[in-house]
Amino acid sequence: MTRPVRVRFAPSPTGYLHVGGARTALFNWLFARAQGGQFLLRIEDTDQTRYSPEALHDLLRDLKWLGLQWDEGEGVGGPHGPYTQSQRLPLYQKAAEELIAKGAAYRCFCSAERLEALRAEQTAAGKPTGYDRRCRNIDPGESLRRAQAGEPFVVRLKVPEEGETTFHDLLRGDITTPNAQLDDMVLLKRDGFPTYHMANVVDDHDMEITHILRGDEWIPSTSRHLLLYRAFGWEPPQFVHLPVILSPSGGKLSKRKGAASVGDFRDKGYLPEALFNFLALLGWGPGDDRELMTKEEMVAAFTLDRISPKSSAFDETKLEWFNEQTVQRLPVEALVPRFREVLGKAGVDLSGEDDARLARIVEAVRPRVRLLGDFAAQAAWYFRAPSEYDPKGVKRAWKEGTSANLDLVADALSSWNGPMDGEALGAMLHGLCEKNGLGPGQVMMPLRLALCGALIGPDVSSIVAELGTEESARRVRAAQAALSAE
RNA sequence: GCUCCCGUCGUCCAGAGGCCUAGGACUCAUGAUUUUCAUUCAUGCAACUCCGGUUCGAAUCCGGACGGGAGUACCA
Repeated sequence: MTRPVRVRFAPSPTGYLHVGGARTALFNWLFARAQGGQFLLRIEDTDQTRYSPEALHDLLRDLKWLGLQWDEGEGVGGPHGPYTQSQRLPLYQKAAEELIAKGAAYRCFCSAERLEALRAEQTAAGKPTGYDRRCRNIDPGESLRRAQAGEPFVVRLKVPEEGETTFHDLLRGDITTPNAQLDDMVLLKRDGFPTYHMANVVDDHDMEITHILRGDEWIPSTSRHLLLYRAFGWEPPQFVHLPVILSPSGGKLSKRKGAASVGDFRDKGYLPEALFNFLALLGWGPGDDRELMTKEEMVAAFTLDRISPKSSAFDETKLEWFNEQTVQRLPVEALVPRFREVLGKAGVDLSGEDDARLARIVEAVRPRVRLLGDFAAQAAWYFRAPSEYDPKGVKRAWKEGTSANLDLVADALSSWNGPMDGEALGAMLHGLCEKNGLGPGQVMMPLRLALCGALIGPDVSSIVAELGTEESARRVRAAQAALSAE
């Protein structure tokens, strides 16, 4: 009775992976993992005019980047392949023939022009639009003859003219549509390709999908899908229609308003772990007050009944917070490669640096990092002496007599032969202040400025330890030369 | 136009008839910590769309209004 859960994400490779789509994929993934089931990826490329190979490539890359690895499907294979609809055409043809033979579907020879005129007429009359079923009762023999004679046609489903169709949505309960509301939808297009509806139903059945988690824009179509399942005599899967993700202003989330695709957020310096966490909490919650969760925790807590039916706004400020928190929580080793990447982009060559040192630096500066790009400003100076000094910092830290004070520091650093650690150096620097009757601010602030180029960064002593006393002394001298002249 | 879905702080998530003078988080404000910046901590601002009904009692159930969203393709 309880079949293993099988869910799928079935995108159309026509553009970038929108975060709304990513969230749909993510819920499918979470549900599969939570249930110990399978998550499949199927490519719905039945619209030849909109297909784009780059889109497909980006899609796969972005899904993997987010951590949504699929168990079956494109690039992975599996027992129900192929997983690309354009490679499954004969299946749909066969299914359509079967329906025609059963009398559940029929060929329609109406031209596009006639349908357009019909629609215009209906709209003008203020009536609901829809196919008028003119070809519905063409004699089967005649229909076949016309098809064999080469007359172009589409295949339509014979929707009952009376009664109503109800499907059950796990989130919203029963949703009923009067059949009179449904027109005879196209199953097979003139070019022999299936429509979404046809391909979707045939494939979901064929691939033994148990639960369909998809965007709620499909709600109006689901009654028709149900009719299709019935026409085939197949048991329909469970339906869960996910709410949409809105922009903060309430409309659709678009590139123009900042960012909308997974790739956009990756480029802006977000971690996949953070985006994953944030997206999961958009329309779902574990039931308690937890927000920062690992994937494992989310899998353990995930149930369908905790999904909210209401659409939610995408608040990037909160995403930023998730990112910042994720940066603090991730093991440093996971951050080091990204650190290398960011610094590399900022023109700092780290190829000669070993991971242990970078890990120390990452650890020291990560509390100041919100987006990955922040690593550049927060840490570049570890690897190259400042070439200029932040005017605001100079104004605050560089006073008359500062240079003279720094002479003491430079000398002390040059002659330092104690251990190269922050604590010892800190003690030494503070001792130096005390001995000369200087406040710590008079020494530490300008020293920081000399080392970092601005009043930023972790504890000064630890910076000296990381840089080494020799390099630190050199930077002090350089700062004196650059700033005392003014 | 017609059909459908949704409606708790600005935003996200709790709340499934009394535990709600509605809780947590982001943002913002104030304060503490910090030799810098950031972190961290504390405090504060801020919501049940409206109107009826059911009930001893409603954010929670029902109806309507209003608002937002979606569908209405030989696109998905």
